[in-house]
Amino acid sequence: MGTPFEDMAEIDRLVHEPSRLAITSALLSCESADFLFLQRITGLSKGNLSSHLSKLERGGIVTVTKSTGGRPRTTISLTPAGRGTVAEHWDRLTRLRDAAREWTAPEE
Amino acid sequence: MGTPFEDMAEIDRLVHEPSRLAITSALLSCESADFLFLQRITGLSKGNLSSHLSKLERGGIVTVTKSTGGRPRTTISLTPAGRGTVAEHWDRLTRLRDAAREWTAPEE
DNA sequence: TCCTTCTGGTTTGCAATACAAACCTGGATG
DNA sequence: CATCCAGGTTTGTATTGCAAACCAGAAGGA
Repeated sequence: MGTPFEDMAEIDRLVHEPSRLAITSALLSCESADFLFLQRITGLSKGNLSSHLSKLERGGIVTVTKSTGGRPRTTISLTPAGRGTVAEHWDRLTRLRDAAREWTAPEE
Repeated sequence: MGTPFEDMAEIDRLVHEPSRLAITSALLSCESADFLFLQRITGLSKGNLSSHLSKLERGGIVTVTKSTGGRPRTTISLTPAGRGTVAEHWDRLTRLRDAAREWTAPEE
């Protein structure tokens, strides 16, 4: 029905945005990670990482838990739904790429 | 030497942005296309399409030529460099996905 | 001829980002 | 006990992405 290009244009920016794609893909490989570890492997600044995490949390993709007591420490992990969303996003990109390659203009 | 996640975070937004990914991928399948045809297959609004095209033109990804004389008509195509950039972008996404899958945390 | 409508786009206005830099806050350390 | 620093959060600002208003020229009718 729609072209693959229409589907591309509707890609969800929450996960697609480069910094967040990095964060969520890292978490997919890691089960869970703390703030500084995530910062190191993504190369993001603290502020930037913090705001992206808030956005992902509001979107239900990750959970952020702060350990109280002792040295403060923040642990981040994907929610089950988030894990699905991220995996599906990558699959979708692959499918769209293939669909675009095979697509040819409809004759009028 | 960096992690795949650092590389993801540095993805070029000019081509990566969903609407522009749709436009440029469509052009990759089409050689060249006129404005209205692009609008139909991407589902974008006129204004939106127009501004994305300007941005792609400034970035050297596409050329936009307006036929003067007769019915006004705008034809868009990828520059040679743009064609390379778009194809490379998709390859890069695929490579990053694979690299992320195989990545494991370095032990300290 | 003049008006009006349609095709084919561009410009404008505004809300939402993305990033960086300034700012907090509670433990560790001399 | 003062000061340092790890570990984040908030603030400020320039850039976006989008939609709606706008514009220009060709086609068609009275």
